[in-house]
Formats: sequence, structure tokens, C-alpha cells
Amino acid sequence: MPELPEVEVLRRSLEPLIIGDTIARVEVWNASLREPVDRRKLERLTSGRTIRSVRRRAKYLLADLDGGTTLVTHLGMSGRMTLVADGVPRELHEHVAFFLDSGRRLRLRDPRRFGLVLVMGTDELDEDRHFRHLGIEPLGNGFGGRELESLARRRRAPVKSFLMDARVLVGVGNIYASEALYRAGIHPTRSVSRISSVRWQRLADSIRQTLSQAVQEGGTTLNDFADGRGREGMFQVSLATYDREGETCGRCGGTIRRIVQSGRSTYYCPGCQR
DNA sequence: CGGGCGGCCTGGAGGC
DNA sequence: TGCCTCCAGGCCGCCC
Repeated sequence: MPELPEVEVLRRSLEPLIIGDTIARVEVWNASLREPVDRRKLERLTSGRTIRSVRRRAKYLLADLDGGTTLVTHLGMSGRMTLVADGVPRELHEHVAFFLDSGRRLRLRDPRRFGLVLVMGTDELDEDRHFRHLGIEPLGNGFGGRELESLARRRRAPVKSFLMDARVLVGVGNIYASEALYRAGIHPTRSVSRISSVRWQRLADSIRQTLSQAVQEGGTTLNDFADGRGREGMFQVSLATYDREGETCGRCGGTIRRIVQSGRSTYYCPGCQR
């Protein structure tokens, strides 16, 4: 579910609410997420510690705690993290919760259990197997057409799969890959070996624009997504192609098509994308 | 090695 | 109403 914009929206919403608060205790009702949650370690490395910063890397949310540890969470496909008062009853599929000194709890709900909760030393993040292979942050410095073009050298994958490869760049999932390609006017099946420098530049600009706009609009809520206060996003209204098979393209009046690439749906406009 | 595919889960939608 | 199949925003390991 959540791609870069959703995790960034979540991060921004939580940051002012939880910085300076202290984790009093942790509850793990169901440890079987994508990887088993290590209760002992989680308890040992988080309880009694104050939250000093809230960051994002790729689609991971990172909370740096006192004592040089970082709490890592990933929402998988269906995860939602919200801050509620202690007294609010546990919701369906609420698997893990952090009770804070302020009398609130940060809870993780994740029906499909593709999410992740980990804790590690802050200095271990870069070498950790979840992070070490990750590519460029598309909203950070050092991302542009030139970088994309050089990463594509000696590869021949379809450009849509390339954009979704976390070793290349992070945060772009199935929705934003389709949307960015539409804005750049590039056909999703085009091989990365056959894209000109000008079009790489246009694609990098489109990725940045699409992601930034989605963050501004609070992310895309198709089913589950909400920020830390439970507010849903608005970017689904701005989607030009995603989940719009058969609808009319706003630019050329053609019909949006759906195809399957590497087992995932891709949406595009045959008139606008070459 | 790059790239495609299946599997991990549950729930919602749509067909009959 | 129920039952079945298909599909879903991520990621990883396996295979060719």
C-alpha cells in the first residue's frame, strides 16, 4: 500500500506528536509479521527510551531513540500506524503497540501482515540487510536524469520494472511508477536501453514532481492508508492512470489501458506514452 | 548477472 | 444469501 509519499506523510504527521515522548512499554499481540517480531529485543531496546527524531529511508519509518537505537517499521501492503489515547480499545489486526509516557499509544494495524517491526543500533542501519542494497532517494540530492541513465547502463529491463527496483531508486511502487511514466510520456514496456538522455531527464523530473505532489496532497488512500492521526490522503483524485482502465485520458482523450508486467498491473495511455 | 515469478497473508469485489 | 475466484499499494528468494 504505502509508497514513498505515504510513508513521508506518516512521518511528517507523527514527528511533532511523538518527539520528546518516551516509550513506557511495548505490547506485541501477534509477532508473526513478514519476519517474526523479536519481543525481547524490542522490549529491551525501546522501553524507557525517549524518541529523538523521526526519519524515513525508502519506505521504512525510522524512530531514533535515546542510547543510539533506532526503531524501524515498514507498513507492507496494508499497514497503518496511528497515535491514539491509551484507553482506546485494541482494533482488529492491531499487532504491535508502543505505550508512551504521555498516555497515548502508537499502534500498528496490519491485516495482511506483510509489515515489519525491528530495532537495531542506529550505527547498524547502513550495513543491515534491509538497507544496505537500497538505491537513491528520489526526493534527495543526487537524483536526476543523469543518475538514472547511468544506472540503466547494460540493463534492458522494461522501464517500469526498472523504476520499481529498490536497488536503483527507492520509494517508487506500483502506483507512482505508472503515474510518473504517464507524466513523462514514456511507454512502460520500453527497454531502459532505448531511452534518450532528454527523456531520462524528463522522467526524473516527473518522478520528483509526482512524489512531491502526492506528499503535498496527503498521499494516496485507496483502501487503508491514513497518517498518524488517521487522516486519509487526497492524491487518489489526481491519479491519471492508476486503477483507471477504460477511462478517458485527460490529455489526449484516448482510453487508459491495463497490462501486466512482472505479475503487476501497469496502467498507461497508449496515445500519450511512446 | 539481470529479470521474471511465486509465495507470504487477509479482505473486498464481482460472478454465478 | 453464499461460495468461488481473482486481485491488491511490498518484498524476498528462487529459478532460468
